[in-house]
Amino acid sequence: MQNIIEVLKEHNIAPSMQRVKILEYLRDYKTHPTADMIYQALVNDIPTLSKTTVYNTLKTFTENGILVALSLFDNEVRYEYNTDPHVHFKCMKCNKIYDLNKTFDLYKNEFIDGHKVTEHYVNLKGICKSCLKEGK
Amino acid sequence: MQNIIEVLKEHNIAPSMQRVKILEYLRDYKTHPTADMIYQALVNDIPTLSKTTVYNTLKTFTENGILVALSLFDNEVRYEYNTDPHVHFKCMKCNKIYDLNKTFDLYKNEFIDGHKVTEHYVNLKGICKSCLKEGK
DNA sequence: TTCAACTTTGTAATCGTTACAAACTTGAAT
DNA sequence: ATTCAAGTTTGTAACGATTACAAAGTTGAA
Ligand SMILES: [Mn+2]
Ligand SMILES: [Mn+2]
Ligand SMILES: [Zn+2]
Ligand SMILES: [Zn+2]
Repeated sequence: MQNIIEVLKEHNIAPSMQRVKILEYLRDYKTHPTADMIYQALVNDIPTLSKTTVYNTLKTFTENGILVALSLFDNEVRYEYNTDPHVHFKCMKCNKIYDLNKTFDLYKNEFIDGHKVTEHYVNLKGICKSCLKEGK
Repeated sequence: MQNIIEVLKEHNIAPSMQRVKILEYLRDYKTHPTADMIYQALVNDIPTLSKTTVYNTLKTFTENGILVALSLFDNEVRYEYNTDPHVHFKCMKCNKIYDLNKTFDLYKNEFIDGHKVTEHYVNLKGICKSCLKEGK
């Protein structure tokens, strides 16, 4: 488990309380939250927290490569700590996004029909394990 | 080339002028346009056209399975006529979305890690053929 | 202790989209 | 042909997510 303050210092980002809490949240809850989910999760802890701060902070972290912003499904931006490419699965019932242990190097840096491919995403949708159980 | 009016009648949708023009556009220009792109393309032809009509019409067509709404990249909704699953490629320079002649039946209706998969998307990004040529 | 640089905050603006109600169009019944 | 109800289009307002902006607060080096 990485030391959040060290991570920030390595990127020359001042480890303010808000920044540390936001990055800790992303590190500890690997749930691909939206900006609003992060705000809701932290505002009890930091009652003065502003949603603008969450957006500013996520932007800073993303620009510095600490986080990745993903637009995989349904026109929403999700953030995650880990940057290794992997397959995503979104449950249509509970809206959670899961990482799947599937890798793919499918098409990476290839030319297809003359187009140069530099990024590739495999996105799956369905009903997740725990919703299947509940639904009986 | 299908008769647009027939298509609408088969789905019990009154073939109003606006609806016919919008569907004709999607049939003839397979460019995965956004609602706004469709509006911009048609407003010269139909000066009274309202953006609300474009949205209403796209919703009707999508609900009736005539069109598919795709949220593949960058938080934008794109519409297309053809519904056979296929791979998409978005050019980061010109923002066009291309269909690729790659099929995949990867994971379809399988269970992965206990999750039931019902939809799957393969989305690629890069620089398209014609932008590569220009960039030369 | 001071002060400039940086960070956070609240408010307003923006963009894509939806809600809503008024105006218009259509076609079947008279 | 006229009427009228149902369906369609339109313009405006509302909405939610995000960004712009400027004021207020914080920090750390001189
Ligand atoms: Mn992930
Ligand atoms: Mn397509
Ligand atoms: Zn679920
Ligand atoms: Zn291009």
